[in-house]
Amino acid sequence: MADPLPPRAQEIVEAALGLLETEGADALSMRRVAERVGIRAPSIYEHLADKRALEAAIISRGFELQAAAFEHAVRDADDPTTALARAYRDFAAAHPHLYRLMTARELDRSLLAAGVEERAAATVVAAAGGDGDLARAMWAFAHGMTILELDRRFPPGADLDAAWRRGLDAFRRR
Amino acid sequence: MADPLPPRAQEIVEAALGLLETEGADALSMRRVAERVGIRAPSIYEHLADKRALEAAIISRGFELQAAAFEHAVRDADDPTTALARAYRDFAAAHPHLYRLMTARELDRSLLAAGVEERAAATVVAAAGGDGDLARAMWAFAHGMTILELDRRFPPGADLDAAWRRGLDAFRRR
DNA sequence: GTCTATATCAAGATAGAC
DNA sequence: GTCTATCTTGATATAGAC
Repeated sequence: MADPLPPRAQEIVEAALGLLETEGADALSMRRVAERVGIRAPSIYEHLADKRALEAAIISRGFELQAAAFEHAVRDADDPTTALARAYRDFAAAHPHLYRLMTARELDRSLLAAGVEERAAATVVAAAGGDGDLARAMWAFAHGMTILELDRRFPPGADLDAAWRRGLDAFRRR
Repeated sequence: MADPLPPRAQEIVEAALGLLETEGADALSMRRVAERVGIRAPSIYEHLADKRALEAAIISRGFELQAAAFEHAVRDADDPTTALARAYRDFAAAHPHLYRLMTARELDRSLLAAGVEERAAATVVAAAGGDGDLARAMWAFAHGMTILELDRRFPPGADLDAAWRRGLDAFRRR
């Protein structure tokens, strides 16, 4: 796991996250990130090893944001599964480019900040009653719905609220 | 929808598919494809408009292969849902790079060969008893399990057979 | 900590000859 | 139908000065 970042590196990561969220992953070049910070691209390498380290830092920040959203959603919820599914969908809708960066590729966990992925996953496992197999099945359903919607893979007229309900009903009724 | 391709264009697409399957999407450059065909990169443009057209032709071919696998799987199956899930998983395991190219990005359907996507989808809808909402929920689950496994996003020790069973049980028991 | 200058590389695509 | 030659672009990353 990567160590916590010094303040200046954090500033760069925040700028990169802002750029990602507004313009998408294609815009996430070292030049564009530097431009946002107000420095030149080579200066970034004084604070972060390379682009993979920068991306990993953004992803780590994403897991923190996601974990906070999940934890807030299940707090005082009558039905944790429904609340969590709503929070999952809302997070992806609010941060589509970040969600894609976090999930739609292989992940080198050794570059992530310690514990961030586990913290986000813990809420899902808890909602599944501690059953890891069920938690992974539910995650797969939620991720599938989410990423297929983001990529506009469903037919134009499809009722995605209905599809979400169908899936959640199925998982609840076991 | 794109028209059917002339024979020479088909040869190029086959070569590109072979390259994709053996070396992955990063290797899929116009130069490398041309090398496989035994020509130079600029000559490809005599047969295919640009790289997007080439990729769309590969994806169209992928849908044909997938549809054939799905149709074969449900033929004479006692339980179409289980048979289809098995075929879905097997197709992705046998063609991981192709599966990723087909599913893990936005898709410009106007570049696809006519009807190929619909044909692959039809088997899934049939297995869901004609219920489109249910079919999309099941597809999302299957895609989520598949792409998360391909991207090695599940924890190392996770029992993915068990997770698949959990999800399929949930969808059957409605 | 930041700069300029540059190395290195590889990609998609076009012009024009044969 | 294919070729050579080239354009254009943009990326990550390093060297060395200030």
